[in-house]
Amino acid sequence: MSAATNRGDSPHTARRSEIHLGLLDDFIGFNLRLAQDASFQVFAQHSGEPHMRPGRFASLLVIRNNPGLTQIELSRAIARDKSSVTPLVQSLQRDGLVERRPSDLDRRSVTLRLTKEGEKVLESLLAHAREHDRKLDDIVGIGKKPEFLRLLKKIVAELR
Amino acid sequence: MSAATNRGDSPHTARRSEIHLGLLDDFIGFNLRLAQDASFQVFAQHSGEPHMRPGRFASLLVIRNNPGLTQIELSRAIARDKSSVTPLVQSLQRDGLVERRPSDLDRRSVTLRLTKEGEKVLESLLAHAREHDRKLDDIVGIGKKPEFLRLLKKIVAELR
DNA sequence: TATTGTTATACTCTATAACTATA
DNA sequence: TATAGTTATAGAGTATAACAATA
Repeated sequence: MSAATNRGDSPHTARRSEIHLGLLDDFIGFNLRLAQDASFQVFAQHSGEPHMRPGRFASLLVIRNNPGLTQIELSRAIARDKSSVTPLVQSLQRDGLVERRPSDLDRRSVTLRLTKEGEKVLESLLAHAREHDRKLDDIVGIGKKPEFLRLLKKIVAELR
Repeated sequence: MSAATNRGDSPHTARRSEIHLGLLDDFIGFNLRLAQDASFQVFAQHSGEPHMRPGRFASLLVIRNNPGLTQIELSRAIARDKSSVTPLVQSLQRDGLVERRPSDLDRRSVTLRLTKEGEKVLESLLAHAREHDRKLDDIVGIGKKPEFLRLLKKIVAELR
């Protein structure tokens, strides 16, 4: 592929209908990014949650699956610094989705649990996620899904 | 898979070695996100560019492939508001990677081109991208790549 | 000495709105 | 009236460093 694609235009112009991405088009990494962007955009649009952010959803889920975990543990699970977790957890608490209790074993620590409301909101988010993922299943095709998932997981596991 | 996985722990504790993600584990959307995160992290770490950001790389590439395009066109190509493009382009210009010329046809417009230095930096980024993508090729397997790419593109095309 | 969580602070990325200069 | 680009401003999201309480 040539480096430049629009040299034929008049010198300082920019009239064109299409923008070209060039060789990135066949890169796995780049297409991974495009697919993930599209997937999240569509998911967030239909999630119903006005505050919906990837970090919030992931946190609710990790807390539900690991009730009583500490902020430090949460910060490791979602790969964020503890100082980033503080405002995130406070915001979830303000919205009544997460309860914070001092740990019995280590008085430095706070333990985290979902409230009833938090369970409900997470369940509704998961319902949207399931619905959204059904769309993805349809696009990928049920026969191809296991292999597709296997490759995605392999990328995460082996890319170091 | 059960909703909560660590109920057996003592009441307010959080001693656990592993954090569980639950049902998201088999969601295409979620695994897409993990794979893309891992891919970008590794790519950025080895890119050599201290200022490396996804937006910068994409902009350099779009400008090289469409020399003379305007900022508005660039903003559409990378899906950002024109007010976000202004500081981005200025930063690329400050680093000597992009040249800005007034348009001959429309005196409101600025046209963009890579400088020699910009071409060099982009070429080096592309070399890293190619090398990085070879790792991904190896992980996915050369036989599986076409189908894998096809599915990623299909997701972008059909997810609306 | 080391760790948990908070705070102060700062930097990046993004957008909206108001502005200018053109069209 | 509409569009290209800049500026002012603001809101997320993130991190580093310093700190208090506790281990």
